[in-house]
Amino acid sequence: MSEQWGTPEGQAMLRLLWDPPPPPTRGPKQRLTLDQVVAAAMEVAAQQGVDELSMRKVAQHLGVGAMSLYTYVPGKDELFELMIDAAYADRVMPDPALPWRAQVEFHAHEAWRMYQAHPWLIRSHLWRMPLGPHVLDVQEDLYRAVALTGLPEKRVAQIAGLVESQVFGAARSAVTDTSIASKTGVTVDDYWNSRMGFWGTYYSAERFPTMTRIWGKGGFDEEYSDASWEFGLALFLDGVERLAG
Amino acid sequence: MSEQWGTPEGQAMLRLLWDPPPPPTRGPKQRLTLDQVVAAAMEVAAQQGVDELSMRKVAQHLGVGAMSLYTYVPGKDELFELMIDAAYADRVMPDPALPWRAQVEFHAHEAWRMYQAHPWLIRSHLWRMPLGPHVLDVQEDLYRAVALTGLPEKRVAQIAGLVESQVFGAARSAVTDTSIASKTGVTVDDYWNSRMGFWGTYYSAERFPTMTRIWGKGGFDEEYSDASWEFGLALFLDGVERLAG
DNA sequence: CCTGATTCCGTACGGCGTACTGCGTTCAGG
DNA sequence: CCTGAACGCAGTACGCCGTACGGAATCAGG
Repeated sequence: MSEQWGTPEGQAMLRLLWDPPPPPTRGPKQRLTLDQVVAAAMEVAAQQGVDELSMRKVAQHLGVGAMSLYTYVPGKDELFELMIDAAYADRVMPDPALPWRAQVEFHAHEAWRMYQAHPWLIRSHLWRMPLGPHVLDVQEDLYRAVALTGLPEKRVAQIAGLVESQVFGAARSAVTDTSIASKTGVTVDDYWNSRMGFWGTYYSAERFPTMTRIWGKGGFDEEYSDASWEFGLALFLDGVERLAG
Repeated sequence: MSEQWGTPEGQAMLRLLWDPPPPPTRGPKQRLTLDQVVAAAMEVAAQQGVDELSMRKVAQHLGVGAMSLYTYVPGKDELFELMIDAAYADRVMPDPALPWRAQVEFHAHEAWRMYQAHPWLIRSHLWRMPLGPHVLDVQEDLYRAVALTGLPEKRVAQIAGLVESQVFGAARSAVTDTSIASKTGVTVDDYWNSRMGFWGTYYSAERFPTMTRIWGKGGFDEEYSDASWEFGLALFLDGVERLAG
């Protein structure tokens, strides 16, 4: 039975994600709710950066002792999974009457928006994705949109994964800089300034001719703006369109 | 002068990357070299995972006190930057006589290989890229290859960035699972088994019809194998080819 | 040989996640 | 209503982490 139902910890996590248990009747009333704990964690992550997220700080934010959080959540990893699913809850789904390409692009934009709103999600993708209801709803809808191409199932799964990958990759670049800046107080300009000696001392136009030329033409000015990943996605979807015929 | 030469810390980091200082004449001989320290850190990261990488463990690996490392390296972040540049040192460059597309694909495969060999590099992309010689040599060569298309400089920078993004995105998915497995001892199968209760309890084919269909056809069996990202890159490069005319 | 520079490293501080424990509250069963 | 079980809460503590500091050992130049 344990074999078909999974481990107790896995069970507990799924319950938390799908079916948060009502407060038990016995004992003192809970001062908080699970949602409050998750919301507080998201606030701390938003204000101080994911590296500064700690159980103690979340507890302090709630005016509660650190260990009290453990009555709501088994541990920090589990809390983080709940944060991820909560972030996906805000995702808006595309109008299913639109052509498939418009729907896929809509999903991509929503994902981009989500990463901007919750930069710590970038880190989350180095975890296994939680099997949360909101995460799965979004996945399902993206698969549905891609499946409208009529391509075989394996291709659909591949394409959906690649769309996610591309937005993630672009978001990573864009978000990393700003989140490092807000966290450490060192902006991109500060960083380059701090390493200014590089250009005079070690950089040579002979060793890096192409970069020098691109730099001269301003090619590095806005490498990872919206325009960039939209351009990449467009080329990719052109290819998909041709495949779908 | 400080303005045009950057901060002292930035200076020190650049020196370490480009021009490791010879051991000073005064004082006791150094027991280690900078390269040994970096190599030891890479070994620890390879064996125990990047989350388990700590100064104390690196020092222990070298049979040395923890604080001794700080005579070679200003801190952990700087050591990590050196690890990144060292990983890029292994990158092989494509034959510049090949057509541009073959060269770009070669770079993509090399990047993929590098991520497999050094999974902790995935984490590194949440830093700012270090201005190391090997990192820059690889970047330059990729830009050079893309520039062979004859496209305008801005496009070249965009395309090179997108190629990197795509390989990174694919590698992230592939590497995350295996590195989590080796680190925690929980394989992907274990993970799914631990959450097995999900399928009977919360999953419903009505709520997730597309995923159910794809699953039934085996569409999730090898979502992120080499074949998948090569397929995505191919579609993207088809588009670039058409642009380049 | 002496001196000053430099390496090495023990100790310590403040942070982390969380196991354990004891206390006080609350409600169900009598 | 009374009481004991169940439970929320939080203080303390343990073993990690990065690293600041200072003392001891070691060496080259004078």
